[in-house]
Amino acid sequence: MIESEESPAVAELLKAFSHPTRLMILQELLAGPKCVTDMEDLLTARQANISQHLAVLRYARLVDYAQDGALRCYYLARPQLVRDMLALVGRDDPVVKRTPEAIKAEKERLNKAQQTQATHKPAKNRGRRDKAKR
Amino acid sequence: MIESEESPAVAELLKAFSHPTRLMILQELLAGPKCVTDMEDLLTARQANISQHLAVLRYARLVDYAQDGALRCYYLARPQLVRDMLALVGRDDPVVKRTPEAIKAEKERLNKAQQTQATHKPAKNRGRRDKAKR
DNA sequence: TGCGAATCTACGAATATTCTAATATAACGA
DNA sequence: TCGTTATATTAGAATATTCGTAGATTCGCA
Repeated sequence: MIESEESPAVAELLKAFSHPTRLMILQELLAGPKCVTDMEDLLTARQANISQHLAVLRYARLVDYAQDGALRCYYLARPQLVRDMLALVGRDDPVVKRTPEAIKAEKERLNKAQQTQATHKPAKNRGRRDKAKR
Repeated sequence: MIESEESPAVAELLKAFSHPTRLMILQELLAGPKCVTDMEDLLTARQANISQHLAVLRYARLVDYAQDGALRCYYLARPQLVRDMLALVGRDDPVVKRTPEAIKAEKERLNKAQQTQATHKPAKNRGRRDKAKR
């Protein structure tokens, strides 16, 4: 359950993932630590650009680096998160299609459950739609 | 394993998730189908804006709708994907910190494993760094 | 100390995203 | 048909992202 106050932070994290080059970087790092030059060979992009993307990933706390002389060896700061994310988006989920009838039925069902439980606002109809029914 | 040709498509999908309002919409839809007006009540955003975000989600095949008279009941087209994504980003993963020594050790290990397996390019060092050592 | 390699940052142009206001469209009921 | 409700689309301004070029930084070494 994501609270509305934290939803911007979550969106930020997802944004860090949302770029082809950054995705490739994360995938490379899944295989083991790499320095920027390694990535340059692997990733049709200029060094400066890779550095910029790494800065984004660092800010999102997805990667970090260990300095080794002149080299910076980047590694995944949250490897399990990255692994699961790549698996999730690589997955091929079935797309469901629902009929208006099925939807209506589900709404009824939800309404009923909500009323018996009396959680939160029963909210039969409010706002604009109240006026509509006058 | 995400191939580089599909990484733009994957990035697109992630971008669809990467907005606070869209995240909230998806979360609401997890509880059941809703029409735009329902969301308007729930989501401090104007109707036009919600419609725009729904268009993005529709294009990403994350949602679809069933028409019910003048209403459009939106629902999740890939509920499991959305459920798993929200769980994943809501999760609190430990952030690992690694020393230069540990990194160096891992690189050695990976190199060794790679050589015995003789997968792909052994790639001791190439490109710019070859010249460097001359 | 000075050089070259590895990497980062600053800046600006091109492009994309987001939001609002206004308008368009579609369905329903009187 | 007309008015009203629900929703979508358009247009434009504000903002953010992306990428290249150029110039800084930092490190190890001769």
